[in-house]
Amino acid sequence: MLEALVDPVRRSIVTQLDASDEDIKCGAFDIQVSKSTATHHFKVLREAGLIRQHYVGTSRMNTLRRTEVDEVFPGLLDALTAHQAKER
Amino acid sequence: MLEALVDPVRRSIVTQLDASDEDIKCGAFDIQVSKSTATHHFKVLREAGLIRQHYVGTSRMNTLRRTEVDEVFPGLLDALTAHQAKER
DNA sequence: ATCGAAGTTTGACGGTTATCGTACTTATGC
DNA sequence: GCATAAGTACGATAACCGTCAAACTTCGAT
Repeated sequence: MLEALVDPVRRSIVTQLDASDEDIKCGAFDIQVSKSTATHHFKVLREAGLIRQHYVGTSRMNTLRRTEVDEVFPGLLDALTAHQAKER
Repeated sequence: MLEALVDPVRRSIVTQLDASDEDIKCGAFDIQVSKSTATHHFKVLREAGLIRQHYVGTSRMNTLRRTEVDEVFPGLLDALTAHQAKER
């Protein structure tokens, strides 16, 4: 899980999800990588238990598993987003 | 800093330091890598700002920079050690 | 039925990084 | 002084990981 959060692209995905109050589809994230690379990152995040995905038509929606993550790693997401916010 | 904490050996070093109330010299850690590899990890941790080092004779003592780390990344170390403790 | 939009899969490439052994430095103890 | 102990420096090697392009699948719209 920590390993999933090391990559800056994946961190960006997580913080964008955390900042939004709605699910976000894969193609709608603000990331500068190719589609195939994006797919790879979503897979890593999913297998790490950080996000959940479900299809809506051809789009795959992403949900942050906030409470579940907080359960196994209390404080981590807060620490991350707090640090991210401070850097802006 | 997050990147420094990805490696399992370095995480182990950090948690061992956090669990101890005294500084620990490089050779006294419970890690299964060669001396030269250990030196490498200590260097990474030092440059990431996670530890501080000072010599005592021929031994190099390691100190966790607890408060400084908490300052730039509140909650991270707590989350780490809490999670580690839960896994034991 | 056909076309396009959204993702996935696969294979390849490149860079970073963890690892080790060996040789070196420095300090302590005899 | 000399030997030993504790780290460091330096290559070299191997594995991992992020990246992309290309070919493919699937769903929806026209």
